[in-house]
Amino acid sequence: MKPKASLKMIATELDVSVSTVSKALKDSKEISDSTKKKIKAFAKLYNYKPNNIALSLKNQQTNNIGVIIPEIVHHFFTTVIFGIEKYANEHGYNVIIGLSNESFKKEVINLDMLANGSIDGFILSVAKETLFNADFHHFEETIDQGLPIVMFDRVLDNLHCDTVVVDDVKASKDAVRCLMESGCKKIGIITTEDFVNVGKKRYEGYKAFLHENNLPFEERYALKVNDAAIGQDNEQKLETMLYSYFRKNPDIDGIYAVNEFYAVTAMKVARDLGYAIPKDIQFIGFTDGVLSKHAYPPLTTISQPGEKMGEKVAELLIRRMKSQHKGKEVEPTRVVVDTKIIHRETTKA
Amino acid sequence: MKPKASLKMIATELDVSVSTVSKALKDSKEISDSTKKKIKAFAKLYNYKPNNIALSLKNQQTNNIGVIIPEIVHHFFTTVIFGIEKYANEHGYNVIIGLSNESFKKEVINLDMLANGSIDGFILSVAKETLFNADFHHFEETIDQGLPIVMFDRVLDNLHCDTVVVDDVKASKDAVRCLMESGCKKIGIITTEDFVNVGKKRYEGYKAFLHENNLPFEERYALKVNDAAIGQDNEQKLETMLYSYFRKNPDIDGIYAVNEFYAVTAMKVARDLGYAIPKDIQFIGFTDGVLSKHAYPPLTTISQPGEKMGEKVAELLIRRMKSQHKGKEVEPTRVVVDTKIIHRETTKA
DNA sequence: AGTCAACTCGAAAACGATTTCGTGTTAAAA
DNA sequence: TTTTAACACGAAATCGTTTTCGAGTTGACT
Repeated sequence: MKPKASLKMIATELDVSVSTVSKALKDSKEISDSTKKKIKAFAKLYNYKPNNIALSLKNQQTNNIGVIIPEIVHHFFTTVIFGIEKYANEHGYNVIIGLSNESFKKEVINLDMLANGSIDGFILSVAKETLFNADFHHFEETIDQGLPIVMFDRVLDNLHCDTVVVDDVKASKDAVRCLMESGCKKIGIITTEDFVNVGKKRYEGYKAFLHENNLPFEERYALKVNDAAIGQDNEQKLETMLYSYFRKNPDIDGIYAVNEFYAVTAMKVARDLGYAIPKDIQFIGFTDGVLSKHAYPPLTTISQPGEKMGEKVAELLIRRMKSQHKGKEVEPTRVVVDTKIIHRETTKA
Repeated sequence: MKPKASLKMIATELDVSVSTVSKALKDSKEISDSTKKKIKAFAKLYNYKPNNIALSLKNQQTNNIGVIIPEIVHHFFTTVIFGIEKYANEHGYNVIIGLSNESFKKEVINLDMLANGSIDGFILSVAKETLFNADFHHFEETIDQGLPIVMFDRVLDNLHCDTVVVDDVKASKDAVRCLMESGCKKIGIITTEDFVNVGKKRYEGYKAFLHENNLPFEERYALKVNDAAIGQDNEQKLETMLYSYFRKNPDIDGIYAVNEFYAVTAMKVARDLGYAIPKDIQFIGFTDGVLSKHAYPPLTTISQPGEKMGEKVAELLIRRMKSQHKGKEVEPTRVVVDTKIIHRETTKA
């Protein structure tokens, strides 16, 4: 194990001062060519790399971005991370991942663990429990401490931070329109409970479209899943909910599900109940992931551009950090990215 | 925006010395109760948190773990990250993610970006291109610099580092046995090219089992996919390869695929070609993910315990870092975790 | 009254790097 | 010969924290 090289080590070894070494390595013209050569050669030999921690302390910036997301085993979030990491790396930043597991407490802990100098800014998507509690003081505090936050997907308004979202209402209308144009007369929705704001908005878009187009709506058409209790792990409960849903709504011929997991699970139950897809009942899901692509039949979905969202959110954060460093204060930006429909085989049109 | 609190700031404000503040906050008995109270109250008011960067510099340890993986939009890797993050967080460590995207160059860059003081140790799974190049000097160098590495899944032998793997040969034999016991007579394999060492080992297990059980084997039974060219994105090529594979091997009645992506794609092609699953042809995949669970029909798979592997790999790294900090040198450990078969509907038995 | 311990606290070094501001040497200009 | 500028380098502060060591004050005990 080699001794790790530092400026001091090089300095004593070469019998010059630390400042000389530092300057030589940065090609300062204060230093003569001969000593520069000597120092550089020695540094290369010992594979010297400036210590990042020391630099962070000196410069008061770490070049680290903290990303806190509700789940990691999740197609959409990983595509976003992919975009973030790509943009961040290209701009000299590292990405530290924190997982809230949809828990308020873990979200707070993660924020605290990182908000003590480890990072220069946060990117995050709010945990469901936090949305449910409607307690956002931890966000306000970290912003108040001078750490910028950029939120995506599950964002909060009324917070001094940039956001990157899709237009959930519009995308929902598109989805339901797709179903309508494929011949559906009675369209149901599988969504989350209202405290999940994206679920709520998608539900609103759904209802609005039905109303605008004189399509029938009844409360029983909507299944609001409380997956605080469920989660991907015990899909058993979800299935039983779906069985009773289909029995209550034998007349439904189109289903809009606010995520692909709900969609494929609903399809499974429907097939079990004897429905043919898309002949008897058609499906469209939100968020295009592996599930949709490889479902049977392949699921028509609203595609959210996760990677692009990731890049955008990283760009916003880095921009904000830069300008904050210069003392400028930028007004919060809201970026809305476009969704598009991917037509596959669960819809006729 | 509040001024960020530091020891110095508290000290000048309260007209005591920095050392007094530091000690008071740590409840040192050197400090009188009255000043302790005063200082603590002030610190709380200003929400003082010790600056992690300064601590890292002082203690020569960052409490950060660097994780470098080939892909993030990937079920298995994310489950591993989940396990890592869980264990790391419980033990006071943060996780920095680096993505190699299967590229040698990006792997080296990521290693370099982090190996300059940002982290205390690495967890990684080797990029395919690196395996192909068979150039591992960057790993050797970082280990030589005193940064411990723990590898999982795609690991390297002959490197001074701990590893966490599954017994690919044994798992493969189990898989083929499952097919055999379900009545398959001619069993094919969809695998990677040999430079991907796990692919190679799984292929070896497959051949060994056939041989041990007097089952037929011919070269044409094996499709070795070079997905340096393919990747999840253009599955088009994979499909064409599969079409020609099935046409060359009309007699095959069982297929073992070394990952779930190959498996479901093969199933899709097979269905297209008129095979009924599992009546005409049976399938088993490696690595249980969302794809397998929601494929049609649901895919029988070998399940790798990603989360457990993540926890284990984090445990090994933290143990190694601790003992290295104490100056002890531990011998490399190799942990083999068990796989198990999850019987679903692509096999008869 | 003198000694000594117990209490409180502060000064300073250390981690590794950057940067400002000297300072001494040399060579050119007056 | 003296002034001055260019050149080459070093000392020291700084970032925020911890920790060792020393020092001053107080009280008790001989």
